[in-house]
Amino acid sequence: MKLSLRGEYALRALLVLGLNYKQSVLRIQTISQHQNIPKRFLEQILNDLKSAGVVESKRGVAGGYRLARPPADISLASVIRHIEGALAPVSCVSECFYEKCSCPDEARCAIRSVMKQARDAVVAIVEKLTVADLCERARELQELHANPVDFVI
Amino acid sequence: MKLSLRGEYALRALLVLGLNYKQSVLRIQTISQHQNIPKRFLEQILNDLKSAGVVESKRGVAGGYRLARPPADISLASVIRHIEGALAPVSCVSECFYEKCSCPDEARCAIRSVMKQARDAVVAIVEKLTVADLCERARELQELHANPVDFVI
DNA sequence: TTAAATCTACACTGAGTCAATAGACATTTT
DNA sequence: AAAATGTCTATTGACTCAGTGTAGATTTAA
Repeated sequence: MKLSLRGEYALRALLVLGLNYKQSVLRIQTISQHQNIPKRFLEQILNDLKSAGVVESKRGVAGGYRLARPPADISLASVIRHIEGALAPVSCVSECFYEKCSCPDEARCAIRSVMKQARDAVVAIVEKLTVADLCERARELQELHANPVDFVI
Repeated sequence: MKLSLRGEYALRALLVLGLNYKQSVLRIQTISQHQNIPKRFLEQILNDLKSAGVVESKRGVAGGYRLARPPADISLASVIRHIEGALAPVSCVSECFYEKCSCPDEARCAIRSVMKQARDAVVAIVEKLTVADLCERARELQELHANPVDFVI
């Protein structure tokens, strides 16, 4: 898995929307400023996430975006797959985006077997984590920084 | 981590060279035919691996390539890093190719923390595995296919 | 010493992707 | 009606990828 800026921005935007869940919509500009993302680019990305059913929008003067589903129902894997495509390092080990590769015998390919291992490790992580986990982790990191515990005796 | 064709070809070539270790050099064409890799492209890749000290070459009519070091001393991580660059999904969690990202606070970035987890998982796999392991695995897969065990009673 | 087979080096290209940017338009509230 | 927002489509410039082209350099064998 390799994240492009597009994918990174998508996750950052979802994190902000997750922290704002159950409240009113957030304007693109607000997210853009808060997360340091080019506004017009973020427009495209949020639109894309809308077509995936991850977020929903309200138009007009008091418009903006909010999550379309509870944060705990949005897995990072589903988001990344929608924005970036395959999670696997090579497409011949991808479950959702499989493509045949040019090696002489896929079934006996040692490299494929290694790559499958790598894929499974990554998928295990991002399939389990949701936007809710992301929010929780963000709050923890915030706490940690606000009240830094001194471990030196 | 995402492998381009270049990286995949490099690993496939190293596997063949590993299986041929301690014997004479292998011609590009031999590897190219065996692994179904465009010959001219493979030339570039092997040259690149030579500059990394992974393989060495012999010129002239009976020339070709062989591994420059024992297969067990060549980790997949080092090869992939040389051909592809960072193993991490985003460069702000890369150890060898770190780059600052645009997020407001890297130390408190929840996404970064997730990405670091994914990076560590992948690195643990490819850092441990070597070309020797790849060869062993290839031989196992060969055996398995030659004498398929029937588990149905 | 010549010919053939190989590696070496560098440049080039066509297709595609990435990260935006542009501009026109639709919708909603005040 | 005006202003603030989201929607949609197209375009751009830089870059990467995967491969080709061409011209050599080196070595061995005849």
